[in-house]
Amino acid sequence: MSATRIRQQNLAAVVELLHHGGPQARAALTETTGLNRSTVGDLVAELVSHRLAEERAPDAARRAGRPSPVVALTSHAVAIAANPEVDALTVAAIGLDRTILARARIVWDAEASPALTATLLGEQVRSWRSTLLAGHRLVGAGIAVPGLVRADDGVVRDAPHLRWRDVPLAALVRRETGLSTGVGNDASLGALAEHRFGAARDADDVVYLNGGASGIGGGVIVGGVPLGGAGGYAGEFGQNRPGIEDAADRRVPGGVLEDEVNRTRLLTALELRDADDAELSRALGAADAPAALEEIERQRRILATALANAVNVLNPGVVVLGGFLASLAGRDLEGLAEDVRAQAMSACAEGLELRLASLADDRLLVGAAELAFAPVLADPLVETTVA
Amino acid sequence: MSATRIRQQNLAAVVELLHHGGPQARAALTETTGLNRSTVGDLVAELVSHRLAEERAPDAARRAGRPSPVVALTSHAVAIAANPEVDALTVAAIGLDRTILARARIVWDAEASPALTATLLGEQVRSWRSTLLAGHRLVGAGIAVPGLVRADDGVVRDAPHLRWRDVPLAALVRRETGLSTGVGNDASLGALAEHRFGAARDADDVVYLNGGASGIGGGVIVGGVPLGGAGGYAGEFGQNRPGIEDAADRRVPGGVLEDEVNRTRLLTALELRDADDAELSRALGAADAPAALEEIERQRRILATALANAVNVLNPGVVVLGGFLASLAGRDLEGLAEDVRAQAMSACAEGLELRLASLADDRLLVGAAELAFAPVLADPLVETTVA
DNA sequence: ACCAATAAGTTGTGCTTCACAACATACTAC
DNA sequence: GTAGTATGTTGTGAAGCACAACTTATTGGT
Repeated sequence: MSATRIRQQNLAAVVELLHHGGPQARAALTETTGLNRSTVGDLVAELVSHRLAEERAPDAARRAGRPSPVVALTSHAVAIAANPEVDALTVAAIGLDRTILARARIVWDAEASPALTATLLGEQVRSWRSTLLAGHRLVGAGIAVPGLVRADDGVVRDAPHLRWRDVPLAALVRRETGLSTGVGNDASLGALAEHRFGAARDADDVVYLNGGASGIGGGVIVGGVPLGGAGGYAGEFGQNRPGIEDAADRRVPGGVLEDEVNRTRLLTALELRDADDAELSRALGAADAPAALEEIERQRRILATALANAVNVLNPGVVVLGGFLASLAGRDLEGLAEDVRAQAMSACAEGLELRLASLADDRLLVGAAELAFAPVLADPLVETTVA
Repeated sequence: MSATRIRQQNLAAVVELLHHGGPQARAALTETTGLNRSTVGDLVAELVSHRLAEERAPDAARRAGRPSPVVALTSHAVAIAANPEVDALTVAAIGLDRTILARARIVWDAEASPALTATLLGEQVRSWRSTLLAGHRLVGAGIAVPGLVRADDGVVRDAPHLRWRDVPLAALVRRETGLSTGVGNDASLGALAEHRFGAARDADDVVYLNGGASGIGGGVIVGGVPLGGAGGYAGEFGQNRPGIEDAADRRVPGGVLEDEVNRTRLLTALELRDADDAELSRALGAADAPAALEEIERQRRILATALANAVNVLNPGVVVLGGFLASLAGRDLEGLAEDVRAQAMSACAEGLELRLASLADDRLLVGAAELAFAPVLADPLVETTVA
């Protein structure tokens, strides 16, 4: 810890507070950082001079005393966020103030190859650079991939849905875009997004489970920090084997959670062919056929055990459910919470809250952008653009 | 981050390196901290002046250049570590250099009440203070309790073995000893000890499972930091419900891991009455009766599934097994590791190592002492003694 | 309309701590 | 014995923050 790093840390603390907590009075920053007024004033001035922040007229204060100017981050620093899926590549440009400056959905018919992904991203970035993003500063790219990702070098180990294996995606994208690029698992980035800006904003220990068409993904926040693990693969709840008390509840011998708690099975039981999550939620709410109700209850039983296992080990304050798991739980969220508490250690389940995910479609892009913003949040004055 | 805290952090970094890594050359400290030679020299001098460290003659170096003095922590700063069990209270005085200066085992016949525990601890501390520990500085007490402990205020929520419920143990001990006191779950502190000084010294992501007479306890290290969770109750693997593929393997309907993987069942199958872990290990190695072998294999199957679940979620680099689980696994550690890998996601299990716990009897006391040393490691010049 | 109270911005000084450079020291190897 | 090397030691300088004194802007009471 050298004398120069102290500045870096303090600037980072201010930027992080603004990024997480949104615009706020300079006096509030003084309060929460514990730094001196004069120091905070200086820090903010430096951020303003680098166009990372702005000072605005004070809010209509109802307090005595001199009003404190409101400090807000700008959208000058921009991250490129991307999310490749089977049918399309979604790209967005997101400012440090979390405004979405641009967004594109590029549908692909042919196979979604990593090279194509990188090329399309490169083109999109070039196009935006000269138009919408002229004058902005691109700080990096973040990509949310539905699959296993090695955190340190951004290699996609296995994304079955996309049929990618051992793809050095970060390197490919860096070459095409000239941006320093981070790659992460989609569910882990969803967890990060829900923690920072969504349903679990107030909790520092969070378990997030997302039910997708292809399986169940998860992410964990521990003490406010994303849980990575030794290789960065942590959070694979979908491959767990939870206890199934009644053998008749088992559908797949030797199967895992996502074989049993499964979107397709749910659709079949509801006699639906194709449905998005909103339709599925409606159908679940309206279901009354005995076979459908039985399947719903079966999946809820197994999910409750899986959640209880997670709660015993991680003792989260909040569990967030997204995708079809939100639909499944939404029928009776408190009832599911009770089932979880009944199977978890009482102390671990004390004060546990189950919540539905709240960030809708932007979740993955917001999470991916966080990946790109990480260096800026750690050291706001770094120059990150690579090429 | 103020100018005064920077000193604190640098001193803490040096003390932590020495505490973790043992005595080492001052030049090594310079290297790993990245600080300037002159700064490190100054930091060490300050630690020496506070009697926290000593400088010794350089090791017989076989390198060119001026030899660098070896810096070592002293035993001047001392923690009181305690571990109440059904039959006895174990107490030790442990130096910051991890030497065990004193140790006592106080057997109790009557019920082990929290008040008695505090009183006995107070007496022991007073007695040692005037004799063995004269001239030393007591920095605090740490207590490893077999049960659920609320981390922030040191209240024992439930220790079934001791029949303690909602006991404000930290407060009681603080009153009797005059020491600032931390309380933790025994398995969590065991995990911490194995991570810092034992079998998982080299790993930053660790799962530790300990098999005791009364159940299975666990602790998790994530990114080098103990996993606490929202209430500090994390790591209760024993209450999990792992999948049991063959219904015939289930012994307790609706039961949990520690009902199925269980020391008593193992002893029964081996036709042993009473045995310590060493005897149990021997018996397990020698077992050849079909019924015994079948029970051993049954428990190993269920344990493997439970470990695979943990590996999927936490992606640890090392899993450490202690107590009777070490005995159970020790028969064929690599075989068990294979079974775990077969059920976990391949990437999560990549490079996973299963190891046996290595700190023997001192593990819990060492872990408890770490609890007491935490304030010193965070701020070496702090004055911690309370009364 | 004015004045006290309050809260926060602004400015200048001083202290702490570290980095750096120049020099001194102790050891290896030839 | 001398060259080479790595490290300790000492003194100077700069960065960054705290603090105090002062200034500014608002509320609320008279």
